[in-house]
Amino acid sequence: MKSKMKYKFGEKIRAVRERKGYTLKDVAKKAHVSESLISQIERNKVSPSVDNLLLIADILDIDYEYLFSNYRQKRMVSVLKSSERGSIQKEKVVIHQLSIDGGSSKEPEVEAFLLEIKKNGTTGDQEYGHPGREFGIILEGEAELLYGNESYILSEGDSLSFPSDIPHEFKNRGNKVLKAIWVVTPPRRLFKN
Amino acid sequence: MKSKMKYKFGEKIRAVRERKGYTLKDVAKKAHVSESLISQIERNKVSPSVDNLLLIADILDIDYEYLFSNYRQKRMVSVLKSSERGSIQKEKVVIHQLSIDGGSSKEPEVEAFLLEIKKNGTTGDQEYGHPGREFGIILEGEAELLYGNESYILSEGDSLSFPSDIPHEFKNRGNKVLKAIWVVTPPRRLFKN
DNA sequence: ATATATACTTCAGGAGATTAAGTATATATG
DNA sequence: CATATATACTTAATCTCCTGAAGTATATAT
Repeated sequence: MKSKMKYKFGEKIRAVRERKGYTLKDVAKKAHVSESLISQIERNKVSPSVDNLLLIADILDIDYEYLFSNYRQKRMVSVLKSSERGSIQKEKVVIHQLSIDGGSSKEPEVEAFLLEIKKNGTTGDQEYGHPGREFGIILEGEAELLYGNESYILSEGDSLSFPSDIPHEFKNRGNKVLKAIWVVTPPRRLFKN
Repeated sequence: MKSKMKYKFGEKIRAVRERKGYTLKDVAKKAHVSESLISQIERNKVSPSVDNLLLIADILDIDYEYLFSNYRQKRMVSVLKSSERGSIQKEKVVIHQLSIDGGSSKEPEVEAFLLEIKKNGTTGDQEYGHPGREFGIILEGEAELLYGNESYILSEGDSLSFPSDIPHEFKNRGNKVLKAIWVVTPPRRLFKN
């Protein structure tokens, strides 16, 4: 009688394996682990190490996102009215909040802002790299993205997307105000609400 | 000399923990595991069990998606010029592509669209639920989101965010064209490019 | 100098994951 | 029918994760 285990995905792995017509041995061989380990994992007898789980997921072509999908349960719509949104004012930059945490304690997977950058303004002196991914679209104005040692010029209507883990800086290089929508995943939680 | 470990996320956990000002002891106590385990995980000395990893990720409010992100990642900026973007035309709906896959074979974690919905138009007859999360902001017009059996009314400037796994439908309920930016994670790959 | 406190690391031993060998059941084959 | 082969599950030994206590490091106080 153990079952201290909390997150069970054994059934999912088994289902996929069987649908693909693999045997325990097949998977075990490819993953360089024992047949019995696969058996126990599929029956939720053990909580495998992350290494082994990813290995097995890889072999069966299972997105781990799917394995954990019943673990992340956030089923709320969070609406933020334009009149209620917060903003952070800096010298040349205004960041308007566009997303809020859902009601539950769980966090949303995206966070969005409306960026307004005045002439010669910038989001930060080569902001430190951080995890995740960013997406942006230029609503008005001319922008330059400095990314590592590369530079990208963007005009109205252009959109872009990149991993955030390389230092980056977003600048207004035109004469009018630069407006852009910015979406970050995972959330950085600039607004606590 | 062990180091059979393949996927290292220790640094990420440590970085987040420190940014949040938690000590090893704080996290250990909340997760009901030992301080030394946290220390070893953060220094990649062990590959923790899935149970423990999820527990710790929860406490630090880290999306596991992020922990595994260099496992499925790419590091390219992909820019899409407004003149080059594709669009899907339906009777009352136009979907303009705002993001593209990076050069590498790995997929980006977000996909973005500019939605234009004509009077009385809708994105789909209660579109089937699918995994992930969506974020939207209304640029122009009046909208209604049907979500499960709930309904949300949205006006210009309002933004919203919700998990996609419940059937949902997005409708124009005003007299002019509804324009909205829509971000989906993970990508649905409407545009193949 | 010594004490006290906080944050983290190391190490030996115990708990739990993983292996190798053995059991069980089914289907085939001569 | 015997026995051979294939798949999945169990058991006992082994290895890795994990714990608890002791140790290092740095800071602040007395």
